[in-house]
Amino acid sequence: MHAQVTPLSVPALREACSQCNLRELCLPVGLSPEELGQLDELVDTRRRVLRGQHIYRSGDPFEALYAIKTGFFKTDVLLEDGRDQVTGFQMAGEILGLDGIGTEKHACNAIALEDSEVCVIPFIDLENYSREIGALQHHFHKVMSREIVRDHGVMMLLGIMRAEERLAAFLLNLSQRFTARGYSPTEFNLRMTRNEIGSYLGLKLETVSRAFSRFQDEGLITVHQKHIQILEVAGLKKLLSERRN
Amino acid sequence: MHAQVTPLSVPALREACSQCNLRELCLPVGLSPEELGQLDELVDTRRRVLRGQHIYRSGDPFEALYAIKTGFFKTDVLLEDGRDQVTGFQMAGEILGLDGIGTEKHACNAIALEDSEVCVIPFIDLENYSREIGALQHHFHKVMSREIVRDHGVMMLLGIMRAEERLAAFLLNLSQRFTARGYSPTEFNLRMTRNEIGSYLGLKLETVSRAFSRFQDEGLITVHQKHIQILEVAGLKKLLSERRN
DNA sequence: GATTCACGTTGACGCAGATCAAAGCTCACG
DNA sequence: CGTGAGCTTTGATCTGCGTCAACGTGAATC
Repeated sequence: MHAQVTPLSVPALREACSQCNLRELCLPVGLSPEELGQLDELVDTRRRVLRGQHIYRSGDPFEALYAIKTGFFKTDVLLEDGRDQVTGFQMAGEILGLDGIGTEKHACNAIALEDSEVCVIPFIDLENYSREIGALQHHFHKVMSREIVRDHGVMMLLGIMRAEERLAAFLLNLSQRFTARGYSPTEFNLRMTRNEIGSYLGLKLETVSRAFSRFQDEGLITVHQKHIQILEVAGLKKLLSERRN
Repeated sequence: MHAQVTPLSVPALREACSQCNLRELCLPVGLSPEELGQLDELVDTRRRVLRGQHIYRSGDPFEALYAIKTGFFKTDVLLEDGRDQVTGFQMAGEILGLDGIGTEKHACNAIALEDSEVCVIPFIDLENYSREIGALQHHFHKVMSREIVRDHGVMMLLGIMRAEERLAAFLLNLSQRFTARGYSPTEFNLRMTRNEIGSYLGLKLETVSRAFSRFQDEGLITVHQKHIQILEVAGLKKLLSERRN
């Protein structure tokens, strides 16, 4: 079904989680060393996904979750009439595929925005292991819960914030996630287009572009194409809290 | 902390789930009769919640999930600046509190829109039981996953639909959920105000009111205050699919 | 049955962001 | 190194919904 996706050779996979430098961010959080060893068997393959390729598509049968080892993804949903919306951007250590559990079919498309690598976690195995390893079970529940809370945050974005607030919140969120991964909080490259940002934020690409320009004029950030430098974190945060009404 | 909430006497609780007529909608879905019997111990109390009362508030420590036995709720989130947004409306058989698992604190407020009754499910017990009962574990995962998918649907609403589409989608969603509970698909009373509908849909109450009036003028529905009758389901559905572009 | 209060409806007007249009920038490819 | 394609920026104009304001309505209370 996904012929374009290349599985890695099995030998490379032993000690998948226990040696992974993302284990403090990803599913293994909170496990003891022995439990971590058990988890190595949970990840049965890794897959390389080239930029533009799907890991799964809306409607595909759900079988596994995907932990992002390296790279950057977006998820989106298509309406019958052709309109679509980006529902999230995911980076290393985050889990893709949670949308498929409920109906046994994926409810969105997951697309690599750069060449990436994911760990395939067959869901049935995850459920089995989490019956044995309480810490895994609990952490998995936390991951799902946080996804729900994150979505509520996006609903707030879309429901009550104005364009510039949305973009400021978006940049601050990216900054924080890059920080957690050891990258610069203030300087990074966007992996997505203005159109994709707009789709995520419920705005048109022109509006996103104008907001970037406005932030730059005000000295809050510098923008060179996809390269963003945040000059005044506080200024962006102020945009979110200070509200005329 | 919630002094206003009245726990029911314990004797009333034995056989909580196994006798509940919501067991086909709620957490016990897919359990065998014996497993169902085990579940009866999971629900340790029920609570009456009067209209306007909270089951929990944002920031409260997370300890339990709440299965709605009767009644109707909303969840909302407040921003520091006073703006707030309704993140969902919940009815019998649905689970409240999933937002608290990730951080051990509730991330929103849950408020009864009519006098209601909820089953209290201590989360630690749920995790314990679901380690023993695979079907419970799996169904709980489905419940969480569906919540994520539902939220994505709301994101689509807020991100790309126009006012009348949002309201049509809202009415159709209510209709479908009432149907699943054995009520009329075409005639029901709204438990929430125009303001609350607007907050959920990212619209102002005036816009909601105008859209209701417009639907009525077009013969799609009749509106008498909170009483709604859907005259043309197909007409509402058409609003969603037919899109000028 | 008069009073009140929360909620809802309707109209007039304004504005944030959409839409339409044109031009610039960057990079891949022959 | 010239060409083209995709992405981005910027300007001009339009419009759906927000805002403000006034009035209507039904249910509760006395």
